Amino acid sequence: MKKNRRGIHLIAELADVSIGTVDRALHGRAGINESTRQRILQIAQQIAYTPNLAARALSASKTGARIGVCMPREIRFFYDQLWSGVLDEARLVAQLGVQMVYRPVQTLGVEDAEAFKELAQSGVNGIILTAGNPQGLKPLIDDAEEKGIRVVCVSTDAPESRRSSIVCVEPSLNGRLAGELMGKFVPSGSQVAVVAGMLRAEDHRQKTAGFSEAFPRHCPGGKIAGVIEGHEDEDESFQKTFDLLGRVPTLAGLYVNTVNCLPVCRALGARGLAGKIKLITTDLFAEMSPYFEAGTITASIYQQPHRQGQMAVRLMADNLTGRLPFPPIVHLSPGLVMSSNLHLFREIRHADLKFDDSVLSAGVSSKP
Amino acid sequence: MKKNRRGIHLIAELADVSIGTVDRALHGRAGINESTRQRILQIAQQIAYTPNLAARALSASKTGARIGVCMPREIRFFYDQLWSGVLDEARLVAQLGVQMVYRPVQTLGVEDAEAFKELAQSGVNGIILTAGNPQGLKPLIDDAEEKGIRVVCVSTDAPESRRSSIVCVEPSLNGRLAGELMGKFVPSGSQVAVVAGMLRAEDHRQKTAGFSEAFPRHCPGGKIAGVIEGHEDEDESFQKTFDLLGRVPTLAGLYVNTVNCLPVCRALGARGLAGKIKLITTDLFAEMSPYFEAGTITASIYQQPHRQGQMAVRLMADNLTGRLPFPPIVHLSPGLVMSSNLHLFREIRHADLKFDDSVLSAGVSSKP
DNA sequence: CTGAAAGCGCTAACAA
DNA sequence: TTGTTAGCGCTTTCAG
Repeated sequence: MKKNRRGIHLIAELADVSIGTVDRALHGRAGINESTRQRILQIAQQIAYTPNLAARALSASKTGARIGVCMPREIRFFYDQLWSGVLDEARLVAQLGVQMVYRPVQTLGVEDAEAFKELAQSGVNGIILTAGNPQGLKPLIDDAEEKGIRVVCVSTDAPESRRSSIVCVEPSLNGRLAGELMGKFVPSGSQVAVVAGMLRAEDHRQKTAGFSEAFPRHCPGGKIAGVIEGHEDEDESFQKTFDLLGRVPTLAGLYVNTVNCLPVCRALGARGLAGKIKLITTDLFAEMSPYFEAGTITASIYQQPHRQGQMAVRLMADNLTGRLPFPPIVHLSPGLVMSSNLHLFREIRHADLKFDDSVLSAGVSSKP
Repeated sequence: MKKNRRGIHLIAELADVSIGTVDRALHGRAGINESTRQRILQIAQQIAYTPNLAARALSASKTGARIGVCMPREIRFFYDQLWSGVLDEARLVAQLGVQMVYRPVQTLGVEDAEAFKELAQSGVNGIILTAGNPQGLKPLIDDAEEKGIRVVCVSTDAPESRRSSIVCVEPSLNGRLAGELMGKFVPSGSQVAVVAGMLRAEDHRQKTAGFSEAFPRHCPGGKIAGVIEGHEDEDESFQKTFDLLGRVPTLAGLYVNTVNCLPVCRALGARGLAGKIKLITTDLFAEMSPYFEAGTITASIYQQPHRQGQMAVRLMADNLTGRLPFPPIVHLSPGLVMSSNLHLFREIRHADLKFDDSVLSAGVSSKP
């Protein structure tokens, strides 16, 4: 009474060996006689063997990877989207038996060391991290990697550390692209200026540097008339911009490399220069929409937060469950937002998306 | 020593029943006390239970969902990337027990009706399709949907049909974005022209229309000096562009809305106008790279083929396995390629990526 | 009404 | 070098 075998069992029966041997043959594993391997491969070929992927996934899912996530909740504009990308992808990989552990911190760089340490000790296999203060985090990251906990940075890097990978839009590229665009938007010999948050922040420094390098290359005779620091303060940003506009009446363009662009828009309005001076901003949120429509903002460099979140989870899950190696770096290309395509961005489409706390409580309560 | 249970076993443990009972509760099967069912559902809710689809597929041994794919292999530039997006995502969903069936056609719109019909009869649950000739495909699509086979169009739509969803970059948006950009690149009152493939093609018509509508809005006094049809022929494109450049010496910009931009670049070179006239192209492939670096191409509108492929598979898999409803339309925002970010695009990074036939026959994992 | 147990096809650890 | 076996999480059948 022969059973109706399938897959490797069928091959095993035909080759008169055990399924273990068949497995070794098919996967080129060590410890098998070359001649029997050939015989088995032959047979596999003949019956056009295809592995049952569901079975493979099921069997391999023994590992039951757990991924910890440590990212800020503020500023909502950007991090809401980053979280939502993470959660979206988590929904998918959850079906592969991957579990997520969320440890949000309130603000970028604040108390993230504690959160990270907690995660590292909670028995996760990998951690996705927005590295607010790289120096402080570096030893912890190195420590985790030492113990076999893979760390993937997202959006903000800890370049000196031994993290397995980084997913981000290179800040300097953000600046260079803005510079190239600006160089094409304004006439030769134009003067332009940069509005940064705080130049102490590595991110803003690099964006500014990238812009300063690229703009003159693309605008013959073009010059950077000044760099303002708004320190993420509404009034300070407005006032400094307003003053600059008075001081440099020939200004042709403005590049804002922090998310905090509304005061700049208002200053342009107050001077009656909205639409006259080319304004390139960074990131995107609903309140910017009217300024696009009015022509105040010419373009914005979009950093794809949702996608960054997705990719970080995907990378981690692929590595943990499928043993795919980490790419050392994933540099996304920034997107371009202009009035034509504005409506397609999720930030504009569901402006009132709320950060849903319920998703963040993952643990199973042990109450019966 | 409690075991590390998962899934229905976990629920069974928490509810102090057997997995059989849990199964009955979860599936609304008969033969279970209503109160225990409620208790079980309650617990399932609390631990946010999601069934392991691989296990389900394996157990039921009914192959999970099967997704058919019917897309062209030519022109490589674009469709290589589309395929690669599909294959990438297929790798993931394979682990959920989803199987793929590939039926590539050689050229867009040629013999796709046959391929589609074949797929529809092969017992797939969904078909991903690049609808080359919408009219011919419409009845087949409607028929498939009638039978419960969901159809998702990708890149090229069959808008009149009953397909469940479409993933694409709207052609008219492509044109509008190009028009807006061009309007900012050239001075007021400039004359610009459009190089299309063939205006009979809906795609090219819409791109041209979008451009023609947007450009004057963003360039006061700007005018479209002409629209050329290159019919995807190298010589014709070159000659017509060359002639145009002679005829309209004041031309300030050129928008190429077909992938076939190299002849245009050459014509600009031949007239000594490379870099003088702003050139906005469509799509991206390795041979364009030097023209970016030389400044001949100012920018290209990128249609994200890889992402389109990914999203189509993702949508289909989400629907088939998780019963998530299809969004009727997924309009991606086109990307912008300029010299600054050129290097980040996969088309440039692995220029010599080959369409690997082996992937089309699911295989045995290779030797180390 | 509920529990126990046998697989689905594959991987991996352990024996022989 | 090869065979055996214990699961992976779910469905299903057969006893209680």
